[in-house]
Amino acid sequence: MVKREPVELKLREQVVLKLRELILGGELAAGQRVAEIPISERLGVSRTPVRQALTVLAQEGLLSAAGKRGYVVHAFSAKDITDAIEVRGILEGAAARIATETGISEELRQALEVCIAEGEVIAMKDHYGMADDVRWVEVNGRFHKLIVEASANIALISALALNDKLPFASATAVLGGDTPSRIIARKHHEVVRRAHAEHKKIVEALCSRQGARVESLMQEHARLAEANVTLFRST
Amino acid sequence: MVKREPVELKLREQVVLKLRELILGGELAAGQRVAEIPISERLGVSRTPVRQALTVLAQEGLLSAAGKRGYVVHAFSAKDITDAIEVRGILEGAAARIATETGISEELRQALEVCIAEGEVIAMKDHYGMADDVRWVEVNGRFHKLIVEASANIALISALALNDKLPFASATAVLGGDTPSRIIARKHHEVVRRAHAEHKKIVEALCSRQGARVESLMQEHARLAEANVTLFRST
DNA sequence: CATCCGGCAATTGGATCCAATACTAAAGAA
DNA sequence: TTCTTTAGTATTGGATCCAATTGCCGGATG
Repeated sequence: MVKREPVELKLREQVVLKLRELILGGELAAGQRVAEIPISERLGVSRTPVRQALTVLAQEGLLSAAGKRGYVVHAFSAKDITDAIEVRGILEGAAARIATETGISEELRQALEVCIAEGEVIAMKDHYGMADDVRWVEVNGRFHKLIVEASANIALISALALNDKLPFASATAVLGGDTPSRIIARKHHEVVRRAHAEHKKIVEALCSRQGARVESLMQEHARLAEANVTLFRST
Repeated sequence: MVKREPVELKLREQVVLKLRELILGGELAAGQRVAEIPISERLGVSRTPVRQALTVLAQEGLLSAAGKRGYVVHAFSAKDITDAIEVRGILEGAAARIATETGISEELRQALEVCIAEGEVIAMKDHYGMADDVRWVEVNGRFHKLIVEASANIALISALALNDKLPFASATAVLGGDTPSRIIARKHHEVVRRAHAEHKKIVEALCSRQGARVESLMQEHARLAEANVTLFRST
């Protein structure tokens, strides 16, 4: 083990992060047994932080208890994924509605406009590449985060945080960006354009205090993630 | 430490349960520092399961990180509580709507009718006592659980499970039942009667596949919990 | 040949140990 | 008197250790 210089993150949190990565990246396949010792050896830490990480991931639902002994990587069905997406729509829709009801601050409005402007640039590109993809994920994530936090409802925010830990349900869920062929990129750009168009409508509804409208727009917007999933699955 | 005979629950889970009890029961006051050693001594276990329990409770939101060092009992504001109740309404409303859309099975309908019948008995009592309270809490919990699980949406179910860990947000949240004076009991009976009346409408809407109606009924129904909270607070 | 029993190995869970870090309090200087 | 520095202490977090349970494999027996 390396000498411990002032570490920012607790070791167990690093392990949680790393394991999430491994699971979502498919390196730990669904259904596969997850034992403490192999993981601890693989990551070069002792079993203690691994054990703690496993309980955290189990709470998040990424792992499930395998009988009395240890965990397995949770196998998510297609229904699980669409369910999670639906829930995200419900929660983000509610967040947007609540935000309109309490009122949109001027700072928030401006921050949203910035997202729109930056999204516009990406959406209108002639050539859509990797870098644009990364940029879009960032802008999109910021946009959603702004709205969710504008609800100022902690229970809502944490419910969404939990939901986002499930695979593919997150607004920022990326396609496995390993080998994005030209065709995939084009399709993806198309999804981005649609998402951006919806973002514009959402901001418009938000700022004109159309609570019911923004709620249903947001719910519908979540369903775009399903397009992402099928796009990914079909490769 | 007691000799370990075949224990059902892992020690860390027992600690989680016990700590939740202590926190919700107010024995660990909001804002109070929670250190590992005092807890482990109090419960007669080593620090290891306590540490794990603390991370679990922190994830649930009952504890919050105190700077770099340890945790404190999270202080919930009145707004936090109404927020959590609102979120519960949103989620349970969605669950009920989804359940109507997918269709109510005959078994489910019957199980709901049983809840209604048992609730009717309690609601119509001339004299409402402790035992009725306990009974109502059980019936009410069963009713809500049936509906939520009828949605068959895991993401929704787990979002609600998280929400229910927050104080007072749960459908089964009881008033601190220590010394329920006669007046409190009467007021409480009134709340129960209203809740029961709403249950009946909810079942009616569910069974006649009125999705939108059942959703808004359920949302409104959640707000009854606020009455409970104010009732409790005013004592 | 199938089944049941016993022992062995793998693995988990808790306790203890140790190092490192953050808080505290006391003492000294401005 | 107050601010700063420093030494001591409390407490956390990770590693290691140990006990106990489980699952498995092989052999014995009906």
